[in-house]
Amino acid sequence: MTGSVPNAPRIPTVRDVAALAGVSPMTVSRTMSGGQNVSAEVRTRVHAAADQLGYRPNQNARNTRLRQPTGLIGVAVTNLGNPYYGQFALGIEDEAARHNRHILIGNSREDPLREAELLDGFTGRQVEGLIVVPAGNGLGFADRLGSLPRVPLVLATRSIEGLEKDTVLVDDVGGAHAGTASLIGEGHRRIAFLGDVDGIPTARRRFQGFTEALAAAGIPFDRALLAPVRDTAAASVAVQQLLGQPDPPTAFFSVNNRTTVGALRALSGHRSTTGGRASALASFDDVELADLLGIPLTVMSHDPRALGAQAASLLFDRLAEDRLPEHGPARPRLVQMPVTVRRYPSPPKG
Amino acid sequence: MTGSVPNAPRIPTVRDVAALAGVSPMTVSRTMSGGQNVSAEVRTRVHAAADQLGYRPNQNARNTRLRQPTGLIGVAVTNLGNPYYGQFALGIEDEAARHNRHILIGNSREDPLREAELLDGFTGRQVEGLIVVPAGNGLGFADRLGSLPRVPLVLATRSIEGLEKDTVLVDDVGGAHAGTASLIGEGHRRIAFLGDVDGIPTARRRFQGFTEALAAAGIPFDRALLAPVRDTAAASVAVQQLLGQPDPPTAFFSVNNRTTVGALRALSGHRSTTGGRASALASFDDVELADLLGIPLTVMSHDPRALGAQAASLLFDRLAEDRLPEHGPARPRLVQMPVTVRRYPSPPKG
DNA sequence: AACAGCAATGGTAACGTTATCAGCCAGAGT
DNA sequence: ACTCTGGCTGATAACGTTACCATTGCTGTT
Repeated sequence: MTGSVPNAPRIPTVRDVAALAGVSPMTVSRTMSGGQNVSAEVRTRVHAAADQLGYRPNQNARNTRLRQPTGLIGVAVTNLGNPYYGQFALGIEDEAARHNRHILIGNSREDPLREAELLDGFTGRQVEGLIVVPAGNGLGFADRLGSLPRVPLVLATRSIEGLEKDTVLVDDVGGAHAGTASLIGEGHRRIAFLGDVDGIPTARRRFQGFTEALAAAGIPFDRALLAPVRDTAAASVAVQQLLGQPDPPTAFFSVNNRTTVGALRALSGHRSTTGGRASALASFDDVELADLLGIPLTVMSHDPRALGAQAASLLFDRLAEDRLPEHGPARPRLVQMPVTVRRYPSPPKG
Repeated sequence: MTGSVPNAPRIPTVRDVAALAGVSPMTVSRTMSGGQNVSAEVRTRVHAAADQLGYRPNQNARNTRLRQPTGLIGVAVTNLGNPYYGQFALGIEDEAARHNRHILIGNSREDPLREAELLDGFTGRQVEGLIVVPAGNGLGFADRLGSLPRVPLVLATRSIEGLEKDTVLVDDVGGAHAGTASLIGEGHRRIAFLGDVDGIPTARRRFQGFTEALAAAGIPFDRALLAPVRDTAAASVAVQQLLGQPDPPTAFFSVNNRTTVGALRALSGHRSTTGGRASALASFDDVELADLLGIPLTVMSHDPRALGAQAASLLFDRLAEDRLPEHGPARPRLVQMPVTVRRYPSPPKG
């Protein structure tokens, strides 16, 4: 890791361009950054030399000299392969592009160690700010954060208890409540919950909304209907098992798009083998094509791209404020993104 | 954009740590990078001071001084919101993490101007290499490339005619040929093609495989069955129109996951309203849940994550080679990722 | 006792960039 | 002829870092 590259072709610098154009490095610098106070003749000569050598100003050296921010934003997500976080990253990228910033992205794989590595790397590269989806349950995050530098940090999707930072969440509790209420309104009483409630905080919040809706309707929750699954395959197996029980649930609440896909596979298979009345499914997160399967489906839908854009927006607000701290730092902000409940097939009008 | 930040809290440097620990900056530097030849007593004092100030070595300054590479890889994709490119990015990230690199990611939105901006920004930030999915049809890319620096470049998913660079492609022609042959084997003769053949090169290559398979079976292609669609909504409309024709196609070839989703919506709706025999669909790219819809489906499947990993792998090979150019630069490599054809429901055994 | 060898530490300079200041020269105003 | 202005150019130093060399003081050998 240490030591310079022996045979790498040298990248041209201001000095190389200056020598070729027959001027001083200073004149090259001036020409490259606007060309104020440079004669037209010299300007063209410098540009020609720069083009010939393929010269690009070294932004890193530039930032060092100017004590300027780097224009970099660090983003750490838990699973880049999940389409959800693709949309999320897209929202951030849009907003970052608008503010003329680039994004450094990293995948923590829900691993706090990898997350710490990432944040270390980001800060070492002098990012101006961080947007983080905390890995796992976020335990210990605040401790690790203690050693982070003072760049602005926005938490997305998951909050950290006791950590006062700008945060963007989905209205998990309200959305889950509304979705569950919709199932109850259709007459369901035995509703299973698919999701690992002890894992990530998001699942816990959705479970909270779920139980609140049950309680509001006076329905006790049978703990036997709680399936602590975390991925597609496990969700599929759990649904099959639950349907095989003596007193099976008539509906399922699925905690995210991964478990929903698993549940849909199981329900689809079950319907075709038994021919019985299809069990209903309520899904937190949209899943493409799910509405075509003929399974009674309630979707608690939200927009990950908007969430990403919102997170970036909070971050840039904070950066702007740091530049003009007239009133001292503002208190951390918490934004909840709205959740919409939809029903497939659409309920009859009236 | 120019000018330093007035009120930003100063970020601690080696000098600050040195002053606090009562040693020279040099000793701090040594301590932070391994601690060779530093007494245990001083080492602990320096670490304490660094922790107290929240000091992080400035990687940018470090790289400048060491003439070391930055550990950054630039990645430009055309649509970060497409789950396909999420998986692709994941593959790159995996491989980059293995090589201890970070990735700068940008979304070109199929816009060559934005793409050029991105690549400029990346190279200005001294990335060690670039992985690019060329925007649009790639026309003019080589010209823009002329002004790029000499860092290694890997093209992914789409190649640029006349540009000799490391490239990773999907076996579009072979895959499309095999998928089409599968439809023909099931007895289909009138097969529509959903995809904009004049747009991105990938679509053109898949169309080539499609027509080759038809030709091999002695089936002429009716140009009326070519629907130049680029997104989900347009694909859906096109399928409806084609099915409404006097002599409708019995099968559809869909050029990518976006058009497949549109086609599935249309076919699903058509089947439920007419009750007739369902038209078959061959889809280039996997689509989650598509196999559950009860529509005869042939999938030409490939692994975007593996593709990303392969692209990154080529890049790191090239970087390693640049370090030890014993035999001069190797010729550009072209890797074709394999395509697997699957049938849903599975064909009977035997 | 003299000296080599080595560990620990610091001074200096350089990476590529640009802010700052100083110098030069042409043309305008007196 | 003289300053004065303002456009153009370059020398110097500094951003935060570390390679390189010099210096100090210690141990172990002869």
